[in-house]
Amino acid sequence: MTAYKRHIDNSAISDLTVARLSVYLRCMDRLLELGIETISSQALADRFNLNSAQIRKDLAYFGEFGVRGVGYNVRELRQYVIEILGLDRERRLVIVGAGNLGTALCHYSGFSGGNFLVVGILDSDPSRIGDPTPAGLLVEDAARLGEIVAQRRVEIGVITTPASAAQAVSEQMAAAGLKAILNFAPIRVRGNEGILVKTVDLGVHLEELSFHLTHV
Amino acid sequence: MTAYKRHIDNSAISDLTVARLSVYLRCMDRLLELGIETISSQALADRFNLNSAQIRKDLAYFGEFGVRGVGYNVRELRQYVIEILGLDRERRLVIVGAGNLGTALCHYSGFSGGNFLVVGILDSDPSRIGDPTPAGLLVEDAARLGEIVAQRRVEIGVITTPASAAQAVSEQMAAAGLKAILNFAPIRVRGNEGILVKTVDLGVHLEELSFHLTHV
DNA sequence: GTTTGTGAAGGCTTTCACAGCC
DNA sequence: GGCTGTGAAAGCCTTCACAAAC
Repeated sequence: MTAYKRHIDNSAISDLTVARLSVYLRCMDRLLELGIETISSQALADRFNLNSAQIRKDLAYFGEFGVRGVGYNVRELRQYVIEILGLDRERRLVIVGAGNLGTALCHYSGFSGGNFLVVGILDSDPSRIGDPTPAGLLVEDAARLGEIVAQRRVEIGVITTPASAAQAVSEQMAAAGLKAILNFAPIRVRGNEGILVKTVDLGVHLEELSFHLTHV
Repeated sequence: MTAYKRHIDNSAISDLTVARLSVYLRCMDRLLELGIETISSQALADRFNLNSAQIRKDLAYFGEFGVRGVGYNVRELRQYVIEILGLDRERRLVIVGAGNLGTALCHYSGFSGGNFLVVGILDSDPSRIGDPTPAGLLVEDAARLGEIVAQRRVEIGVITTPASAAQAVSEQMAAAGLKAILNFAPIRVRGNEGILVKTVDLGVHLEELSFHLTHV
């Protein structure tokens, strides 16, 4: 077990590797629940349908976390992955779009779990403002985005508006000083320099299933 | 404009290509809204931040839909993509897990839009059974899954339970005769021969953003 | 003995660039 | 003139296989 490389050439790490680190983190959680404290890359791969060389390679970008002849300490590795992903600090989110999806995400466990904290849910529809959400937040006016981002030190914006509003909301988010956007609207948001945008289109996944059902 | 290849070697088409077809479909919808009836792959690429050669190559797996020197007819291409993805027939879904996410997906537009139809939402918690959802469905007993799938001719199951229940639910779905599963539980569901499973872990996407925020 | 970390190989995906067609 | 469809090239990602470490 040696050093954890804190200074990573960000651009050298692929998104696929980063996504798998999240998966490995889920695996570590599960192993600890099962009382397993040490595991080899091969055993991890067998158990979760992964490839052992890929696990080792993904981790090796960030340091040498294993012991040859032994494997990885689950508890230690979990902590390293948390640090690598930046999950050891609080990340504040604001959701714009208080429809069903936005409201649901307010206390979706994958969001409120970890150190992600939803500190506001906004909508531009006056009839929705003031509505309570299951998580206990009240819906606020989307016009107050800039103010809310600054006062509550928000980093990440989540877009759950209809597609037609998403581009404008993303520009307001960039102007408000948010650093990253998770966009659930089925549209590719464009041209915001300096703000990181990730689009997740739930419909695409269903349509992929439809394709495979159609073509035997 | 020539033939649409109806008999596709399914295994030769990558998931990445299929996912992009969904994206192209969104683009066609948008272009028609804007009144654009013909577009070249280059113009499409410029407008939606795609690569023109990739668009042409993706489409060429399925037929020759363009006219050299002119481009693609938007309305026709849209219809071809709908047929390729199998979106021209009704696909019935059942959701298991009537928490916030499951309830929200009941009438999420990306789901209820197209020809996807949610025909049931189930939960194993007796206190939830009978609850109304925003879409007008009542929550039913998860024990009735097999019966509901058969009676209502359901093809696709959506898992929105906690991670701890997901494996068991996926096995019940396979036993009930469902052909595909969209799994939102943060766990990789294993070992169901003959049923197609796609896992979408919303937490992974947030953690990816966290990684990039952490490493400059 | 076992397992990691890693160069090399193999496979897959994207992009280039142009012949063929309008 | 313009644009598609596509082989070839480049780039990227995964997997193999083994030296180094325990």
